[in-house]
Amino acid sequence: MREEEKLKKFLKAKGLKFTKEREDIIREIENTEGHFDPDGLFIKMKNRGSKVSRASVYRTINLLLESGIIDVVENIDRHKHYEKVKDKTHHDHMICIKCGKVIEFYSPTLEMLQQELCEKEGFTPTKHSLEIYGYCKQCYKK
Amino acid sequence: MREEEKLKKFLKAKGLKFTKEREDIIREIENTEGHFDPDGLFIKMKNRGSKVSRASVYRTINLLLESGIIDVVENIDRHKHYEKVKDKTHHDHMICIKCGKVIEFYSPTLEMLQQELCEKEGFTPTKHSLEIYGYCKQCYKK
DNA sequence: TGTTTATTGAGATTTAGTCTCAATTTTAAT
DNA sequence: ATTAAAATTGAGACTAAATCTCAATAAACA
Repeated sequence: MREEEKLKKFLKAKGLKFTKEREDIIREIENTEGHFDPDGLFIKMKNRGSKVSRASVYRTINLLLESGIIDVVENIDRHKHYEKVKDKTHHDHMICIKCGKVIEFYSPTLEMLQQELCEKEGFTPTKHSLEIYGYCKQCYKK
Repeated sequence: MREEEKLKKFLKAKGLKFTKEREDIIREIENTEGHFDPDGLFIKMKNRGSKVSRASVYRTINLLLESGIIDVVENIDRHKHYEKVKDKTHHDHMICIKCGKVIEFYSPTLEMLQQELCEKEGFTPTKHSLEIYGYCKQCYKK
């Protein structure tokens, strides 16, 4: 099901309304790849001519969170980043603890090694989550 | 090793100073059970007569985070809570999604590989968290 | 179509956390 | 012990993500 349909269903179940603004926002998110943050989304929409307000973007994002359509990726420096739940095809994260930058990476070697480690323990993996915290190139210099 | 010693070691390695204020703060944390938040810690210290400033409490907590002496427990309502990191050596987790069993494991190869991946991205890691979800031997049979 | 109720925008507000900077303290070398 | 260099401190100003206010507006549904 498309995100828009999921949202409509959720709103109806809660007696809330599917407004032009919410439609605008959910569509923007549907067309967004990877991570996003509320303010960035707002700026992007504003630049492309949308009249939606910052308050509505924040309010709608909270509804999307509540309905499970999006999820928090990271919460650093009081700055939240989100991603669509269906976007959770596998990748791992390096997260800068200074600026909040998120580097996504994928390593087949790492995947294979984990597989081996699991076999050694008689464990059958279905998914995993690796988050490496530290400093990105720019922040480490300072 | 006591938290205070770990902090001294960390500061020395970074060319930073072990001040009266930092000593005061780390001792307060050593005597704190469970989780704490910066502002609460500051109030508690102030009430017992400490002259340490709110800014120093926040600054020291960031150093303790960076050094791995404490860790973020929860981040709710833009309000961070911390706790002392248990005196365990680093390990990762395999978690059974059927029975909840947690297998702790440690792989030097995995640690090295992560280091390499970080270098490739110009990233300087401070800590990481790997959690593999799946089925343990007993649960997989069924 | 009309009535009810949720939602909106603009900007004010909140507040955890950070920054400024002159004065002070630590550290290490002498 | 003295001293020089560098880090740290406190007080309060400042920042910025997120929330709130409230009159005007729009969705939902009979």
